[in-house]
Amino acid sequence: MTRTIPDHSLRENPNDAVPIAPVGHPIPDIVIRRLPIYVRTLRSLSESGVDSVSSEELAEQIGISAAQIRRDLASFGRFGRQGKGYSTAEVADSVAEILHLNRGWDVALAGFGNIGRAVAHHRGFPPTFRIAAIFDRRKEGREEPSTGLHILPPEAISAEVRRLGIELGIIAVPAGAAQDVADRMVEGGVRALLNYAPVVLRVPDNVVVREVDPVAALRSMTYYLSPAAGDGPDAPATAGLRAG
Amino acid sequence: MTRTIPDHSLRENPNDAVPIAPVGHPIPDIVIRRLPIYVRTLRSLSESGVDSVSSEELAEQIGISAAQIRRDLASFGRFGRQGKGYSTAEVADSVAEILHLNRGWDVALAGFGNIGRAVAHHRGFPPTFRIAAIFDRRKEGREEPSTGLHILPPEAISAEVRRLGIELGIIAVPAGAAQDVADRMVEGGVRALLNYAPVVLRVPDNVVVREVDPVAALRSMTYYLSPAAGDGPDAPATAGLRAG
DNA sequence: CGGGTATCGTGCAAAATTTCACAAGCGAAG
DNA sequence: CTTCGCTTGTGAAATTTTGCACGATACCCG
Repeated sequence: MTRTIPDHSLRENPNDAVPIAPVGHPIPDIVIRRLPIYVRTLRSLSESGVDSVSSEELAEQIGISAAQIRRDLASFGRFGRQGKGYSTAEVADSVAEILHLNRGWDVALAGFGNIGRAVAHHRGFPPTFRIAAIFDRRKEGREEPSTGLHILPPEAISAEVRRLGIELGIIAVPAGAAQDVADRMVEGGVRALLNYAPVVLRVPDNVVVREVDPVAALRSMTYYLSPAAGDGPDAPATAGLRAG
Repeated sequence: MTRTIPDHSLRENPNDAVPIAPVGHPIPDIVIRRLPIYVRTLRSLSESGVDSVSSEELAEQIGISAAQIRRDLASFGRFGRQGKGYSTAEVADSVAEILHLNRGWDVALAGFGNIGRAVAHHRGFPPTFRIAAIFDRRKEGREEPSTGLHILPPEAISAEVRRLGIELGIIAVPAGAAQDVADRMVEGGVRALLNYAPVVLRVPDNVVVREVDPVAALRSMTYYLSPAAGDGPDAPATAGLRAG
């Protein structure tokens, strides 16, 4: 769940040629999962012409406490300037680099049904993520229109993924096929899986998995809603930023 | 984040007409978010002809510790039988009832682009969840093929959602429009939002939000991968069941 | 150039969550 | 009817995560 971080320090801080980077310190996964939100928000601010923000302002915008933001960022080095706040552009870039987003990533997509197609056409993936291979048993031989990629059968996953050096996989096949597909991807060298199938994947310890499960999310939210249709409002609870 | 639970006790335990249900005890949201996994897994087992499981077996299958499963379930009552384990069918039904899944839920869908369409055609939503209204500025006036629903403009959200008594909303519009759509839904009485847009929604305290953000998930996973393309394997970490 | 203000980074405390470990209960077997 | 083995439910401990509070420091303004 955590790992030792390499020296992803922030670049030149005025007086701090080598910022105190807590190298060798393991960062909890829960912190890592928040980093993309920081990147996204800081970039958005930067593009809006905002050059710097305080942790307080950022907190307001993201819905997390300011202390937590400060602590999260501080675990990678000294990103802020006292009295001033954080430089939106610089910190966005630095955190993106920590996440290894300063390069392109080829992704293997398994499943080209409703979900798989939506994923393939998703505008939010590029430029960092690029679908480089598509697999689907039923659509074998067809071509994906926009990229011209040949759709291959599941049996080809392992070899193709290895040939292309792909480390990221997206699983968008039916639940029954998900584990098999995951196994093939892992066998081919994939070390991170985004799983849309409603099953818990069993993978080796050195493979990361994130679940995308809208149905589970809906099913958990109904807990907070009135038990029966037509009922008046209850005394529900809130839920802040949590689930990814 | 938590709430007081009503008396969702388990039905007739042999000698325990009224199982000790910790009524009035607030259940952490993190527990609630795990419940759908239990329901899904137990149902799957039940359908496979497995009538009972121990917490240990369940843990193995789900990738959570047995103690945690026992504690999660025990927070709602006494679901297990010592020496025997949990009855798959019974506990699945009970937890489903706790989540208010023993009724149908109408859902409002905003956005009918790639994601919205995939959501609308998703086989996993029914029978519990039924898309009952669709909104999209650009597709106003058109009809959704399978259900015949008229697509309405965002301005109609509040009134239509109120008219239909809808409490659940799915936001699948571009980031820039998400907050506006969320506001309209909340104004119409929606109290739970599934958000596909890459922004943190600001909602009143009595509204629950869950984020579905595959891009953020990918961006967080790359942290654990080699920084540069073509590099050899690193010393990565694992990640168990966490993000939803 | 010096005082005042804002904001970070962080030790420490608190809260939340998970794990341990075991008494108690249930069912099966003899 | 008693014994034995398995598995729950749960206090208590451990661990993780968050929040508080404040010293330190950078910037701004006069």
